[in-house]
Order: sequence, then C-alpha cells, then structure tokens
Amino acid sequence: MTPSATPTQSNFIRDIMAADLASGKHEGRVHTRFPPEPNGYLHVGHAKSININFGLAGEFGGRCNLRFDDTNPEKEETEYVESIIEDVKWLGGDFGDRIFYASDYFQQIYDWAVQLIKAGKAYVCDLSADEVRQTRGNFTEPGKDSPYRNRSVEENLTLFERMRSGEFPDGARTLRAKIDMASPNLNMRDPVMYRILHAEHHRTGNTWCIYPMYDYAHGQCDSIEKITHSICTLEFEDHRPLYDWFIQQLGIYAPQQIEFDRLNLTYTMMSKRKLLKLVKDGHVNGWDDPRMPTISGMRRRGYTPEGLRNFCARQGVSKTNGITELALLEYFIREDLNRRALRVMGVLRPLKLVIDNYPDDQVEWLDAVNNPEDVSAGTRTVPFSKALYIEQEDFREDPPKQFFRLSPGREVRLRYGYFVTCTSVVKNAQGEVTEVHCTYDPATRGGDSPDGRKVKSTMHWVSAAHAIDAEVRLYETLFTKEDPNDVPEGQDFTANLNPRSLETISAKVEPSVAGAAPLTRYQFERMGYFCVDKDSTPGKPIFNRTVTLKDAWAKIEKKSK
RNA sequence: UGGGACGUCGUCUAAUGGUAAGACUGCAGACUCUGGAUCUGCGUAUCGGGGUUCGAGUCCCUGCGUCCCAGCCA
Repeated sequence: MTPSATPTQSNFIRDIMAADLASGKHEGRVHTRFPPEPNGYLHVGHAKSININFGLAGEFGGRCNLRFDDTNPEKEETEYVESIIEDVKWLGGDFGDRIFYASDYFQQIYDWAVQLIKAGKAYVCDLSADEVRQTRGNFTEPGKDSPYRNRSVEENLTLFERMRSGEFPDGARTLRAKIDMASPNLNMRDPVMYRILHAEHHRTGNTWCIYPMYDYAHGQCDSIEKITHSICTLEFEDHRPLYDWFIQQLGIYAPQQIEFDRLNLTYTMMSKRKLLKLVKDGHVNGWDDPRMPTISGMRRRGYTPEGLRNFCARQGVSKTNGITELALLEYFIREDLNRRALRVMGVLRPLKLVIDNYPDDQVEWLDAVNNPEDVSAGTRTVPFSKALYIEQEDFREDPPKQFFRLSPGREVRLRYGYFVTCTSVVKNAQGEVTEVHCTYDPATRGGDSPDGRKVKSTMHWVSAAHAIDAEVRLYETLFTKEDPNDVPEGQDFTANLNPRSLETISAKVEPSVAGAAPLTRYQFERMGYFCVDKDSTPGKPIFNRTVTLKDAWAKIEKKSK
C-alpha cells in the first residue's frame, strides 16, 4: 500500500516494529497478514486492520499476506472470499500472489495434533458440548478434569484417527488440549482443538469431517507463514497465552502477537452477525447497500479508497476502546472528493424559473469549470434557456433575515449564467409557489457584472429543455442513535433503525452527465457529492448521495428554530 | 465475582521523567461566481487520593470507572 498523504503519526505498533527491526528480532523482517473469516463482507473496521497490516508492512519494506481463516465450514462461503479479495484490492492492499487459506494447512495442523497427542498434551474427550460447559467452571470456580483426560496415547491416537475417518456423528467427541482446568484464564481450561463437523467446506469439500478450532489453528497458520507481527484486536489478548502454548509445545516458529483497538463508529455497527441480519431481514438491499458500513457499501456510495485510508491513518491505533465520530470519516471523504470530483449542476427538488425577457427559442452554451481545485480538469459548456429549474429551497417568497437567495424583487446570480431578478410568482390552488418569474440582465452573461454590482447569492440551475431526469437516492445514517445497541429492555438494535435512512427523489441534472459509468463521482454544486449507482440504465441515471457539502445556511436555519 | 486490558479536550490520537500538542467537532470572523473550498481566531482535557523526584500525564501504592473472557464461533 502506498503511504497515505496524511503525515504518519506515531503509534505503538509502528514503534514496536521499528524497535524490533533495530534489535534484529525476527531476522530483521516485517511480515504481517490480514486474516479475515469469509463469513460476511468486509466493513470499515476491517479497513483499519488492512491499513495497519498492509501499511506497516509497506512502510518497513516487508510483506503482508491475505489469509482466510476458514476453519468453520458452516458459516463460510466462496461469495465472501471473492468479495473480500475485491475489497482488499480496492483499498490498495498489495498481497501479490500471497492469498492463503487456513484450509491449505489442514493436513499440517492435523499432523501437529497427532504430535501433541503423542506428547501426552492432547486427548480425545467424549463429553458433550453441554457437559464441557458444565465442567469448565466459571470466573470464580475452577473447572473439573474430564473423565477422559487420562486416556492412553494409543487410545487417543486411535480415537482421533476414527474421528477423522468419519466414524462418529457431529458433536460426539472432541480433541482437547491437556493444559489446566483450574487456570484463571478460561481459554487454558483444556480448550477444544478439533470438533466433528460433517459439513462441506468451500475449498476442501468433503475431505475432512473434523475441523480445527480457530484457537488451535490461527497461531500455527501465522507460524507456517513466518509472520513476524500477528496484529489482531483486543479481544484476543486472553488467547495469546494459548497460542504461545501451542507454539511452544510444537517447537515451531513463534510469531509475536500485538493487539489493538477495534474501530467503532457512531450511528453504525461492525458486528458481522448483525450486519448479516440487516441483509437477511431486508432492512437494507444487500451487503453493498450504500447505507451499510461495508467496504462494498461505501464504494457504491462513492467513498474513495484514499479517503478511507486517510481516515484510518488519522483515526489512529491504540489500545483504548472508543467510538469515533462519523463526522471524522465524512471529513476525510469530503476532503478527498473535493480535490477530485468533477462539478456539475443538478437540481434535486426542481422549481421552474422563467426569464420573461429572454428570447423564447434561444439557447446559449455557457462555459463552466469542471473543478476549481484542479485546473487540469478543464471546462465544459452547459445549456441556458428561457425556462430553467432551480432548487426549491433557493426561493423564499418571504425570506428570513439571513436568507441570501432568491425572493421577490431580489437579484441573484445563476452560476456561469446571468444575474436575474425575481419579478413575480405563480401559485397553485394550495397557495404553493409553482413558478418563479424573473428578468435577466444581458450584460451579466457568464456571471460577471460589468458595472461591478454585487449579488449576495449564486445559485445552481439546469435548463428545463435540456435537463436529464435522474433518480437520486439520499441517505441518512442507518440508525437514529449514536449507539444502535442502546435500546430499551427486550428490544434489539433494529428498534433504532432510521426510517428516513433512504429517500428516493426525482431530480433534474445537466446533460453532461448522460451515460456516466457506475461509480463515477460528481459534486452537484452546492448540494453534495454523488456517485452513479450500478442500477443506472442508459436512459435513466441513478445517483447515490455520498455525503453533503458543509452547509452554513442549514446551520443558521437550524439554530433559528 | 477470578483473569486480561484500558482511563489525556465533546470525539479520536500525540507527548517515551522536562512548556500537555494535533486533527475532527463547536463558536466567531475574513474571503469567495458553490452559504463549498481556503484562511484567521477562540474554547475545552491528564479518573480520584497518596507517594518518589528539583520536576510526574508518564514511575510506585491505592481507590474508582469502562471494556473483554464462562462457543464444539472467529
């Protein structure tokens, strides 16, 4: 991954790596890995992990592997593998041809289990899941030894082999590590290493009917790949002694595990289980719904990899459990989009504006700049005519004090067009303004006034005859509360779903955007950033609002209420 | 409750015994053919109590608070 544009700030993992490199630990190598389970789509929390693992490896001249932790065939699918590969690539993670799977190592992991049995460090246990739970003890009480704990090596070897060959039904037996049922660390109380699962695996098919537990497999996978720094999240801190135990008993290469804080964001959640529920129950339209905190959802919404990376870099790495404000993410998305998105004019909620003194059939193609932040983006022309659409919210018949936009008698600038002055309005039976009439000053063509007179507002517009109809999807946060899990007793997070998280409207957009490919990003001037959705058809573009622009007027208006 | 970890502005992160800093947010202003962008200014923090030290956010003791662990999930 290329170093991010934001200046790198120190973090404790980088410090550890730098120190290790300086001291010659791990033969002076840095080799990390990003180890997702293919049981769902990647989310922005994974983006942070990707940024750390690929970013640090790149920074220190090392490598980072992509490895799938696919030890549970019941939850894992090829669809997830494919989406994860796509998302990591999109974010800029450079894993070369180093795509690995825990399942690649199943035979080796099995052989190691046999080695542990032979060393008297593992045994086949006939207790049911329920019985194991009951004999594990709890936070204050030690556990009880399994009655099968002292089986002979020969018997364990035979039984384990028979487990593998499929003689027993699911759950009948497990292979357990023989450690210490009285350990204050529950992970050390003879944890299960293998369980019987007659399930088809997305890669190994029906080769196996026993599968290693994550805790028994993960550290060894890192060891096999000679990972120097195994970076993971805080909840695995308690598991580190177990991983170290396996590595030590086996006498194999020992990676160094470092734990960091998971990313939490306000108004959303990262639990894959809960995200899956949102998808399955139809609260959103798939994993890549633009309201989802998934990488694919954010991509579809118009977020950029650079914006996401800068956000991750600035959000930081520590061991403090916290919740980062969504505003920080949005800031970095806006910052990136501001320098790269092409500007166009699009009217979200059209109000007709007629210029009474403009020639009936005249059309002028006026120059407009594509990106004031980037002159190399050039210019385009936009059609101007007698009948236009402006934004409904840009006109007030009875303007409040700080409202600078159009109102009866007031002159404003139509961007790149002319100064116009409102002369009258047309209303419907309900008294709503349906049409605004203006006169224009031909001397202000292009938007400049030769006499130097000023105007307090510049507004966007489209020519009614030339505008394209577009569907626009406006998004708000998926949840109404900063913490979606903050619910009354007996309810779940779905109680906090925001009924207004998606609003679909019909907009009028300037013709230059016709035929834009999905994922093309624009700024609709004064309205926000928008991204062409994959549901678009040639005649009918669909835009997702990525994020609004900062809106000073909205703030003023809100305050006055 | 046993174990593990963590407590610095509203939020996220720096400060590695030596002037508590930055970003976001908020507020105020300048500028502007986007009430955008940009620029300027302002504000708020070391969980409490002891101790060590010339000097403590940092080290020690103690109290408090938060998070994680009792899956044959990862």
